[in-house]
Amino acid sequence: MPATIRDVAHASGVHISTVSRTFSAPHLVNAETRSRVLAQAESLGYRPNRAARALITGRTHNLGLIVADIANPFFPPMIKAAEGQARLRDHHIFVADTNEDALVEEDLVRAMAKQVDGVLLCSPRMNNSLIEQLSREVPLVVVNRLVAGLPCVVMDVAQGARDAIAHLVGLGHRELALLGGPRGSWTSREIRKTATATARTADVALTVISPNPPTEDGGLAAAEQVVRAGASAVLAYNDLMAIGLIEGLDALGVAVPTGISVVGIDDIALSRRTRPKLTTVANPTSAAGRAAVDMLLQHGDDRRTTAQVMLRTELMIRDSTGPGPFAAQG
Amino acid sequence: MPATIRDVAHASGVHISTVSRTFSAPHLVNAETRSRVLAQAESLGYRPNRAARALITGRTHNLGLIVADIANPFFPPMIKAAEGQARLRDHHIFVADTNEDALVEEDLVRAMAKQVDGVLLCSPRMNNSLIEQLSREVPLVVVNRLVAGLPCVVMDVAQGARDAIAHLVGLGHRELALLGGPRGSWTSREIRKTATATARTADVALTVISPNPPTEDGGLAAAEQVVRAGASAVLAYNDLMAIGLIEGLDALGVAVPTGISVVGIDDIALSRRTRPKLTTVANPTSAAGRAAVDMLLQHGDDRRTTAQVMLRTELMIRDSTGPGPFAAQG
DNA sequence: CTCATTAATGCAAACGATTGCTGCGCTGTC
DNA sequence: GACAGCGCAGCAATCGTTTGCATTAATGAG
Repeated sequence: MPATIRDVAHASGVHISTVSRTFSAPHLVNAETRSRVLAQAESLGYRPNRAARALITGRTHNLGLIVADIANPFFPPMIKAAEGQARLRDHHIFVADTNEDALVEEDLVRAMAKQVDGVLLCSPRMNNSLIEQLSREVPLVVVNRLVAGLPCVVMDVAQGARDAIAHLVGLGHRELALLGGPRGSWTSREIRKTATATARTADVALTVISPNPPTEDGGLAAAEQVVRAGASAVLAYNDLMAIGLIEGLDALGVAVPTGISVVGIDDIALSRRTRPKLTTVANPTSAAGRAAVDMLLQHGDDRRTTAQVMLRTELMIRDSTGPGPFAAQG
Repeated sequence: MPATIRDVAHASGVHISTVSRTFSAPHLVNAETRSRVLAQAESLGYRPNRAARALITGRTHNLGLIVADIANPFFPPMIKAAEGQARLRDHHIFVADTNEDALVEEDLVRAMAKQVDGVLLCSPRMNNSLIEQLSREVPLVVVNRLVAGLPCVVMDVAQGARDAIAHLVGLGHRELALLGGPRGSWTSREIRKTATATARTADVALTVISPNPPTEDGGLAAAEQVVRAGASAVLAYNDLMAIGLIEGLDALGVAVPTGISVVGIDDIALSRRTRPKLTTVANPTSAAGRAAVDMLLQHGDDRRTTAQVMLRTELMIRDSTGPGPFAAQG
């Protein structure tokens, strides 16, 4: 039913190859012919069939985007940015959600492999060797994890963790807790490493509570452990957990920030709307989405760009952090 | 590089058509041959090329999903549910975001038309005649709008609006305001119609403030008009606007719910985390996503199913609504 | 006037699969 | 013993494009 290249060719009295060239190599066809073909194509509503084109060119003009959980507000801005950037470059995006499951993740990459020119792997839960193996089956750009030899886009989580801890220590906290994220998360490991080192340097105690589901419920469930650990300030793997934690602490009769200070990570929209407003480390998710698409597309132009991009984070100080037990008297 | 059907055929010493049938019509091939082919396919890592298959069968096993704004927390749960349901039925989903723009929307449908078996049009901003026209180019299921003759999935917004207004009137409010949504939104029009009728029946005043961007900023910006209208209770087009409105009222020195009561619509996750917690009309977005996928897929089996599904909503009474000026004395 | 050069187009072989038809060998029936 | 019927596999056309090569006509140089 829809018009094919043959219909257009017939309607404009030329061979299909001329029609094809009208679109893919206009300089090879006579201006007059070209405009005739264009007119017919327009009036027939012709649109090249991408599947057919992909078959021969090997490029589908589709990208895959895999996230751990699309309902986690961290991701939508990134997806949106990626999708916009892709559209700018005449590509479409398949979005898939792994439910935080490494096996589903692997399946999805494989399932997508043949119908996309590359995959954006966001916050993968697989291990590195599997990622490397998959990267041999389909071009990959990894977001939120550093994998040697692969193009990656990451946030400078180490700096973020340092800033957050410095902020807390500066406020007079000397018993800190870290709420880790899910198993398999590179970001969670990095935060932990940096936090541990920073705490040691600053000579403050750090209790690590990990792993946890990266959700409000995960934070809520950890409230009791936080209290038991005797910490006066907590750094959470993400804002969702921080918000859940605040709620959990509230239920235990501990107020934030007067009783315990809480710092989140991500700066999701929600973190500005809660009471208290959340102190958090802002991550440039939109920029990450755009950068990842760009890398994938230029990677496709067979330059072996394995560049690793690290984006700056920023500590947003709001109302969930306050003076600790060792605060300097004002 | 990746194995094709030909490689498998060669490796197992049969014709490619036998390999093809091994997958698409197993009963037509001898059990022994089949297992040999399967073994070779497995060891070569063969996966049928969907583009090639689509070319001849006309079915891509891909679906399009178009939303107004993926960063609006209303959508991700729906996308997630749709994606899961699609995967269950061996389909993948292209997600696209229109930025609330009807023109972009039209473009996207057309761009997707050839590479998908159908499109889920969620909360469209186009007008009905354009939607009908597009539905002739590609199977469509419309979500959050009723279009005659087309398969649709909608929430029972009328009931939701009635419940919300009944709740407010019951609390003793007699001066209501309605914060409408964006231009082109069917839901917004329905809410307005129902709210107007319900208010008239209940003999209470209703000031309509519309259209507004369906975002926190949209709600925030409308705060002043709400106050000027002298309303003691407000029904907002969605939770985001309700939350923005509460913030705006707060800035004007009006407390919620003591000064003004606010009801949202959607019951996004966020609405349980704000202070005050938001009274809102819950929409079954996940169910809508699944239902829409099912309709699209069975619609594809050429039964002219133009069924219209209406899903029940539920008023969640929380803390943003309280007694109005005409409340019965307790 | 001839011949090389160039611009514009046509021709046909791919790309990787599906599918109606044909062909083959075997079984079982009359 | 001939033949219908069946199970299984091969053959080849086809889907809608792209693209290297061949062909044609027109142009310019010598």
